[in-house]
Amino acid sequence: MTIIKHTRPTESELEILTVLWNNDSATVRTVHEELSKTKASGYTTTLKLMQIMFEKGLVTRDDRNKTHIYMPAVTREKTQMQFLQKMINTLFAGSPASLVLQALGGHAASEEELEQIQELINTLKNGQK
Amino acid sequence: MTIIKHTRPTESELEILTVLWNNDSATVRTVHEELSKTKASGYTTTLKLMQIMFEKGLVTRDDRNKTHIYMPAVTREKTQMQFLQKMINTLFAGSPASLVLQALGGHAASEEELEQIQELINTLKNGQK
DNA sequence: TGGTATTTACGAGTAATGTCGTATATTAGC
DNA sequence: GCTAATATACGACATTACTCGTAAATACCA
Repeated sequence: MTIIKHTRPTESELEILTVLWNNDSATVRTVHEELSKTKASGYTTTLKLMQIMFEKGLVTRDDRNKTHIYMPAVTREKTQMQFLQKMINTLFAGSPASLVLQALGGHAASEEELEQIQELINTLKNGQK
Repeated sequence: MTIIKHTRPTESELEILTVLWNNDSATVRTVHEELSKTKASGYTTTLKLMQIMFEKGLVTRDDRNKTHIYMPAVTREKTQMQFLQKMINTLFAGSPASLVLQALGGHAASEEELEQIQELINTLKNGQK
């Protein structure tokens, strides 16, 4: 029996997942070429990582053909929430609003984005009444 | 010469930093007791971690007395920004607004907090003009 | 002052992450 | 059918994060 301690993807695993999310599915070759644009590492390294991710259940794969096709087993949104949650708990004293304020204050957002956020806030406020 | 590769605190280091931030400064004993409330590990483990953090430059210490007094060498805000930046880049395709929307949508915020955020947005919008 | 408790220093072991080399299998083209 | 290219499997190793035990130094107190 294999015990899985924590399911949160590592940094490298996130990079791989991002490629899979953007392409719906991909071969090791495709993922590797994509990563090579910004990072230098061998093909077998990417392969090994994706095999480990398969064992962890982070990805699934179609191995009916010699060249396996990998698919994400976790959604982008779920993973985002997972990391946000962790971050809020460890670094923002459990306050999501504190995180939002910090993010808004530190990073310039376009007017369009600000409108979008404002809209969501209005929706949330109405929903609470 | 010791080369420091990445200064981002680990999970355990964040827990320790949080205690230091909340108390301005603290002894190993104090930090350990605080962590023990939510986590089981030996005193020397906490000690060792704090010694490593000292070597990394994450904390400073007053060792004029036998019992050393530790102080954070990085601010909470700076660390928050560091992690937010990393997260936006790896998981939110470089879009801070996307992170904010996700955080707001997933976590219920109080009306008061929403007002606060709204106020900040208004300030930002005016500043842009 | 002598013994007990507390503290630091340090070495060592474990597990996870990321790295790759090599062996083996499969496919495709000549 | 044979050779070259491509893919997977697998083992090994370095590094980092934790983990703790033990020894040595220091402080406290009866």
